[in-house]
Amino acid sequence: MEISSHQSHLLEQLNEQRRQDVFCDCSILVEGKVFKAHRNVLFASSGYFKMLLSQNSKETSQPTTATFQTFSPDTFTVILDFVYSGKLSLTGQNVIEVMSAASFLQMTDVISVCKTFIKSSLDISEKEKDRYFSLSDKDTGSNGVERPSVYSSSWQEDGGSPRSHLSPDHGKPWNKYSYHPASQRSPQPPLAKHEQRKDPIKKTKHLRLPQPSEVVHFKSGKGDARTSDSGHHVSQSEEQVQVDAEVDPVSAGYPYSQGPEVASRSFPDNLPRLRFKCPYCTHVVKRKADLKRHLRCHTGERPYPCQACGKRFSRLDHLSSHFRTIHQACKLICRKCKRHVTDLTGQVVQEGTRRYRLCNECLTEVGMDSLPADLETEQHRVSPADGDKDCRWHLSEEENRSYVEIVEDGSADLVIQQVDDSEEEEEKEIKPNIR
DNA sequence: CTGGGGAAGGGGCCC
DNA sequence: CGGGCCCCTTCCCCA
Repeated sequence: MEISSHQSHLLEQLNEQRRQDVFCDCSILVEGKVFKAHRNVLFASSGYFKMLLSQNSKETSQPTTATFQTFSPDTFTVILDFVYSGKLSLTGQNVIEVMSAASFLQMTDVISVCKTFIKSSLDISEKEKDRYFSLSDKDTGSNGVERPSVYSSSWQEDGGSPRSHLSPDHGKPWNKYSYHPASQRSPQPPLAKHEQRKDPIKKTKHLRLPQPSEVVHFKSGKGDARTSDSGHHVSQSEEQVQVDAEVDPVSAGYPYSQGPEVASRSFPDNLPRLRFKCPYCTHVVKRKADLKRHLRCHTGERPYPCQACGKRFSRLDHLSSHFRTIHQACKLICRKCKRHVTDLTGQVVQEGTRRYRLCNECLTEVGMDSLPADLETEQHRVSPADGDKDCRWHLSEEENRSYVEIVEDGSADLVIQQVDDSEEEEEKEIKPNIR
């Protein structure tokens, strides 16, 4: 006969003991903050602690101290709360770092939940895509506050991986930018670079992580022993195994994968600087911001639209570079003969939304011996530096048209498109560039 | 078919 | 932490 409440009751008791510092025989120091815990609980929950405490098991009479500088105290609080309650409080803000910490601590269940969380977010963004296009700007940005999503998830009986069911607020957009008519979106986060390049707009996916207010509690099933022994899953799906392998510190070449050093009865505190690991690949970066930037290559998020041609970029510096190269003709090189040109020896030519320079000789060859002098001044006036985030620097429709008309008058060989495709694209796609 | 050039895009890192 | 620069690789277009 089995009493179903026993395991949860036991866990609650352990958690209570932890809170009251009763029988705690392990101190974990995370960036100066001390967490008390029980060795046996940590041993059962984390492959990292299991390995560490195994090597340290001979001296059980002394309290163990662990020191971490690879994640924040808040992150470890989430981890530890999960260990003692089975509930994982994930938000869009912390999911990456929690996943990174779980990877470090070799807690595959937490990794799985984080992965599901991210994937669910991706699914939500897919479903919200069409709805988003029907929303007015007033609807999308009126209050800026999104109601929390209600997630509930339970472990699959046969798989051990969490399955989330969500009932998000369908009346709200998941994001205010970067939605594309991407009917070909793939459910798999990592995008092949080749695919992105072929048709960036169509291939782009969007990962929308819930906002901080959307605290999501993933709760493992009561009585599920897998939670406490995450390293022995045998029925994970193929995909799950792959993801776990990717984030497994050992198999993925994680910088801390050399195994914990247990000298002086202490956890390693001389950890390398590389702290943030991509949940989708083996890439590790030093800075959170770099990880955030890197993640865009997986999510396909392109928050920076070129206001001149509508092309979208994942990075502002790429947008700036694109704008300078394509629309500002900043390169002082004649496009035809490749010679260096200056304002005296050449002119800026506009072709559609593109601009480039031609030397005077080449200008004569193509029949453009005179060009409007105000092109240069306009070029300097319209600059990303004027406020690219707000997209104030973009060429307005009137400006574009005037340039086109002027250039058309001066050239017979250069076919200048009267209307560039950015007009349609801007209407359909370009949303306020909110970050 | 192939090689070169241009543009895009990713990573490292400085400010 | 964002912005921006530099360097490098990859991809695409075109001769």
